[in-house]
Amino acid sequence: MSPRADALRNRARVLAAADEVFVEHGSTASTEEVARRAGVGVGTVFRHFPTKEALRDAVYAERLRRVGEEASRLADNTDAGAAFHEFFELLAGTSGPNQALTEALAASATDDQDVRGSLGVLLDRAQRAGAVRSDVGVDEVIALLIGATQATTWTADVSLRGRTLNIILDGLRPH
Amino acid sequence: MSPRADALRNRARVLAAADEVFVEHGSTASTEEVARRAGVGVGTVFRHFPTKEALRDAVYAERLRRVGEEASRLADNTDAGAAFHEFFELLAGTSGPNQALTEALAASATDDQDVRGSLGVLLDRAQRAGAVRSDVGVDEVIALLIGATQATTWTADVSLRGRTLNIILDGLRPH
Amino acid sequence: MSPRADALRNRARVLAAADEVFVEHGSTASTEEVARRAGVGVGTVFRHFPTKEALRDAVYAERLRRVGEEASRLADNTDAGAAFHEFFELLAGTSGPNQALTEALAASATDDQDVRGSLGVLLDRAQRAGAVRSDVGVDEVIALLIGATQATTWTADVSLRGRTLNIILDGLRPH
Amino acid sequence: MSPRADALRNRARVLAAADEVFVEHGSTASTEEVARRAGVGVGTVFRHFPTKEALRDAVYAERLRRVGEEASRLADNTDAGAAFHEFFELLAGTSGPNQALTEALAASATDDQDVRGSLGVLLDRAQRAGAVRSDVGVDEVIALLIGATQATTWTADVSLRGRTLNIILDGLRPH
DNA sequence: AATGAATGAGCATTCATTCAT
DNA sequence: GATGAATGAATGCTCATTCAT
Repeated sequence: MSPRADALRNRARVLAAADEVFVEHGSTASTEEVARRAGVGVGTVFRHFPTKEALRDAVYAERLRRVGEEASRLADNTDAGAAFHEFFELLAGTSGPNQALTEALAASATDDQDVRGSLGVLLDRAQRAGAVRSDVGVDEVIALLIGATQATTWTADVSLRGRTLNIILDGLRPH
Repeated sequence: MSPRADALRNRARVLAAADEVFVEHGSTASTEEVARRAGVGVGTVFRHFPTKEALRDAVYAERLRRVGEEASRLADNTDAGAAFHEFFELLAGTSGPNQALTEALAASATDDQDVRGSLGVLLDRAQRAGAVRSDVGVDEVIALLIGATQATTWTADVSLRGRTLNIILDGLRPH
Repeated sequence: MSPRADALRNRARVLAAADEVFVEHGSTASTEEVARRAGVGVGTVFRHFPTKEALRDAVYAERLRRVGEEASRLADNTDAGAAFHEFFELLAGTSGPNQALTEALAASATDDQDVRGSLGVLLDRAQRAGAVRSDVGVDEVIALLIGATQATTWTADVSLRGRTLNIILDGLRPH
Repeated sequence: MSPRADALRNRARVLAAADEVFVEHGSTASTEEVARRAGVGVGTVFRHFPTKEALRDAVYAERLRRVGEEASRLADNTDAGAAFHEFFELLAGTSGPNQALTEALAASATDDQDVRGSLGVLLDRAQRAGAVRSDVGVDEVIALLIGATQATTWTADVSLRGRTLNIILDGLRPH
């Protein structure tokens, strides 16, 4: 394995560790903690991400990549409406790690054309299938994903989370 | 002016300054900054609020009080549906300071019976007037207010904010 | 009661409170705490004792006065040797409040002629009675009182305290 | 020099600086002051000793180590009685730095088996040689060392210190 | 490239002291 | 005189960032 490969592997380990740590303690967690989790020294973290902000951005970018991946994966589903709903539930649903994906949307989605593209396809197909009202665009969907995530994060009551999410999904249905 | 009055005035100034500073920099803003904004020494801030957490709680409690006030004020409106919608727009709407009110809901609404009461009245009247579906309770409304606030905070585009909010309100209408 | 009398009463209350608080928490205890215990405002404490140091000094002076009082009281005892030993046990013995008296000796005894006088009488009589070696003076006794107090403060084991004290008293006996 | 060696050297410098500063200003001296004296940043002090208490403990432990060292060194002396007396004079004697050793005894001697061991040997040999009465144990000796140190610390008069110390040593002699 | 020790600005909090009432 | 609110310097501790090895 070339040294370059080692460095890449380290970068990935740091990124993964940061993602975990940020999910658990928020992005105010110390860089030391991230380094410890990654099994590297702080210096290594800073070599790959020269700033705490750069690390945070990279984590968000990676999460965004996964959001796009999920969207693409679901786009193959035959039932376009179900795919759209599943996507919503996946991101805004009950489990912490997935909710973290939405944080990435809030932080930088507007600029990321890949994600906008994947989401656009999912939305477009759902609209053509008559499962989603036709007067909404990708931006509204992103805003609602963010909102739904926060709304469901607020409470520990899982059934309340489900009911809240359904209200938002109802709002997205054609009248 | 008795010392008591002076002290109360100072307490209020600190609280107001903290509210402002927290809106601008989040509640991690330094106590020094709050003191500076209030035009007092740090010691004074700590005399009135012995802990950073106590200050944060007090700011939220005050915001919550204002939320309750708004709800009560709107409860007098003859058009119960309009009152409910106006409340939603007020808290989740476009202006920063009002959005801060929702933060208070997210932080502590569950425990505050006054706010739950005022909100309950507003919701109940809107439901009786047929403006809001009958299968939602105060908790769903709070969750949605939080969600709507975050959804609209995300973007600077005011018209997008309006459209997003309307989708949520549509979800709350009787089918 | 004249205002002067009120002020004197307050001074005494503050002094008593400071003594108690210093015994319990050491003289690093806050002035606020002393004021609270005395049932007065901080301002009153500072009016009577313009400095923390002044308060500490006053507490020590008062303790010294009590040391002198004890010495005088014991000087009446017919058995001069017993009186001397009792004095030693009183100051260096097991109970906290009495040990605090010795702190005052450590802080300022050299200068206080009253205490030196009372102690001198006690010592002199014990020496004449053949209970204490004749080659020691007041200074040695003070130094040993301080030492004995610290030696016995160190341990919680009461019987050990007693044995340690006896060794010192043995050292003071004529050979 | 490996980083490890540098770090160790720094740890030692901090420890030495803390010892000095604590001798001069007591262990309430600020960590800043210790850092300044050591010629390092505060962060470095806290890296090596994560808490003020940890630093104090480390200083005491180091002093205790030196106490044990002295005891061991003196144990080789042929005249066991002289060795014991020399030890007493060393710890409770006239020079400040040595008196600081006793502070360590007061703070933690009970738990440190090494020191108790070395002291025990010294004491035992002195007792077998008939220089120290047989009814005292290590605890009494420690208590008396503490007492003697305080007794001699109290005064600046060196000859008085010597006389006071001798009285205590007389008390330790077989009757 | 990786390491982790060093740095020092920054933060929450305490407390002696002052002063308006 | 008495009160206690206000002040701000000082303290212990954290953490992003740098750099010698």
